Amino acid sequence: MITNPSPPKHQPTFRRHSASGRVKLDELADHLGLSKSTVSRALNGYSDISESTRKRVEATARKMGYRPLSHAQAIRTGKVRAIAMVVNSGEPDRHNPFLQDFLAGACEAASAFDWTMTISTAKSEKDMLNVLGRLVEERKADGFILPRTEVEDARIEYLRASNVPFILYGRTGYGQTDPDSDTSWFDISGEAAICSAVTRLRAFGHSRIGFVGSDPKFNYSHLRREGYLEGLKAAEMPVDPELIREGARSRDEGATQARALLELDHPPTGIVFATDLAALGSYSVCAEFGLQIGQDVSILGYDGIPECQYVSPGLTTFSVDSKRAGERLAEMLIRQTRGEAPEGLRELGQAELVERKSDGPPRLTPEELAHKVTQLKNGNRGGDRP
Amino acid sequence: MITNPSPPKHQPTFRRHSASGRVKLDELADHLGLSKSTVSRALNGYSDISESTRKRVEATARKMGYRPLSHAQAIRTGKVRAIAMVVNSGEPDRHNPFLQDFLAGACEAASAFDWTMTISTAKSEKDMLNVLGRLVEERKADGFILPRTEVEDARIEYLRASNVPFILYGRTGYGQTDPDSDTSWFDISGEAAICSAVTRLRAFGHSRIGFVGSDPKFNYSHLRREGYLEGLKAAEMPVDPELIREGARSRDEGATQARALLELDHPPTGIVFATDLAALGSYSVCAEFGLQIGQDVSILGYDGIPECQYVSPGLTTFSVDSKRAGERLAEMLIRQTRGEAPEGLRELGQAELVERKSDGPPRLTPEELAHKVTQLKNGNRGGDRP
DNA sequence: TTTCGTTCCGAAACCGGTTTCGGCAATGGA
DNA sequence: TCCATTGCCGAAACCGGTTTCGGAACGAAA
Repeated sequence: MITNPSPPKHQPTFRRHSASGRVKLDELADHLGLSKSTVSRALNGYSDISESTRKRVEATARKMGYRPLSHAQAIRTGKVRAIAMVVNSGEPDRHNPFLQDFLAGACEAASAFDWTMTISTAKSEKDMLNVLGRLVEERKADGFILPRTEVEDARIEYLRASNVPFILYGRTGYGQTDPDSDTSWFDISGEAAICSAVTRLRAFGHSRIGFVGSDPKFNYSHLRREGYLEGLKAAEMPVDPELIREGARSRDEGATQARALLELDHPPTGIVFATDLAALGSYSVCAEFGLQIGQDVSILGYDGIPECQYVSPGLTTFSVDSKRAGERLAEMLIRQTRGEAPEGLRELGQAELVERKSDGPPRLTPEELAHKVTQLKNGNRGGDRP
Repeated sequence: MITNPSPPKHQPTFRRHSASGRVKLDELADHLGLSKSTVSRALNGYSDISESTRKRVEATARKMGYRPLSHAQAIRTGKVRAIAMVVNSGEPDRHNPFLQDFLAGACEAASAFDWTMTISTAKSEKDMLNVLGRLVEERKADGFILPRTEVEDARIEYLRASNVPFILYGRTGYGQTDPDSDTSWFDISGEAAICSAVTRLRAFGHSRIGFVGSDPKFNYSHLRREGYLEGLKAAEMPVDPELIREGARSRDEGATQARALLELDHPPTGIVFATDLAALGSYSVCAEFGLQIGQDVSILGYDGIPECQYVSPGLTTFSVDSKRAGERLAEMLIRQTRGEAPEGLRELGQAELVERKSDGPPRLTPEELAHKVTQLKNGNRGGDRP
């Protein structure tokens, strides 16, 4: 004591940290010798705070490790600095390996704005609206990401009526530019990918190309079918309704549709699938028919699920960058909640072709293929052990 | 005016819904003719509110669709009614198809308590602590689920020091009962599963059984290795260090370790893998060596990833119910944040054996297997096109 | 009738921030 | 010199709930 010549005077209630361990605004304020309203405005960039004061406040806040409680801010501002997404856990293809990538992208983007992400799941269509409703009513998020947009989407109606910001991962209404609609979205152009798949098969020399679509309730299913039709047109090939199948939501349903196509009198030598999962379903059918994928029949998928590279032969597919989708969606949604017009927040990305061994020049004509299929079917029927 | 004989008297500020559209506590209160403190206490089950009033309040609240804002409550109570989890997005086996199931379970359990779930991702070990720190400091959650516990886990140290409730998906310290530790956890007994895998192979008649572990930094890797040793002991088989491999984090690394085992002078005729992914890696090696899985060599996995049923032959594995894990973890964590002692919140579940075609009685002795491997290797080396 | 203890509710403080409003001092112009 | 701005900050209200505290009303005991 004696050795200290200048004991600090006027050190009023020097409780740097309160009992809770957190530094709160009051403490930061009287540590700075300012009022808490001044500190708050300094931190929030109000123009009526001098530049020097602002710097000092910011520096001290950082030094003391001050972090506002987001829910304390929310009570006055009405914004919780969080975005939410509710995923459907009841889908047949629910084992989506991309969820983690998608969340990684969305969370990283949100973190960059100092926002967080809350997530929930719904068991059914009806449950979806309940879950969404609870999140909205309790104001758990300032905006929503809506994955897997449907042609008729109840979520959109609800959120629009509730006047809550949201962004679509996908488009609605088959993707027609909907000028009076005020929704923002991000999507990957599945139609462009499928179109180029057809072009690619045509370039290989295929003359009959089939298409297996996905669940028609999802908007992307229609877009990809249109991409197929577009591809045929570009290649100046005729449209044969026989070659268009729908509703392959799962691997097994993909197998069913592939079988139907291959058992045609005039089967396609190349098949484009709307999803990888459905495309992988065709592998078992081809094995059953003794058809060599990539030679007897060419298969193309879409999504880029990891399994594609481990099947034999590897599945050529259009890979979607889910992480980037999450990033873009989160960023655009946050910007929307900050006041940007939804009309300006729309982006269309492209899937990336990953060439593997499941497609190539046709070894057989459709007639030869048909012959081989019926022959092998009869052969298998004759004796179980060839 | 005149025609109305009894104008409603005393109808003070009958603004059922304020401008915001939400019903707030004040409005509910003066709709009931009560003070907002009474209404609040009635809704929160205080004992100094008469039963009849409580009923009336609850009924009216439901009728008017009143929902308290969780962040408005949080400011006073300090509880945000949310749990959080941060997943590591930088792992080699990050394409975890179970995340969705896990989240579904956790979200459903949380919803049942009227809680929500916030999620975040971390790119690296260091980032993990940053992300966790931000969530803690902003008080975005009342408790944390820590997936994939490591032998030395920095997250645990941090949260313990911060005095924030958390629960482990997994155990620590190799799983020794750690009596003075006060952590709660839920886990699936990988050791019991692997042990029974050894027993199963022994019953098939295998005399040499190998084990391929996972990343030693994760606690489960050690537990499963101990399960393997336990299984050998139960079957009264000797421990051969040659048959124990470690560090197969991915499919490719699984392949590497499988190759090492099969190229032994005394190779195992059955191999138990700590993860399905690693086990699937062995398929390509067996194909390369011309070995028929399920006959020449038996393979057993663990996890129950969907791909197991689509490879040929189907992989016998121990399936983990991720959804249930999420449910249990969320529920136990919430109970912990409500004051229950962590010591009482521990649960060990069992994995379920799913029998497929990748294991069975050994067709070859280890010597014959070794012979076949070297023969085929030389054969392949002699000419690329057999 | 008085006193005491319950039962039940309202007034007001409180949580940790944000935002409005007004005032002081310095500045500029007349 | 005086008045009107302007720049900068503090006091206080406010957000929507929760919790403390005190007191009115009532019945039972004295």
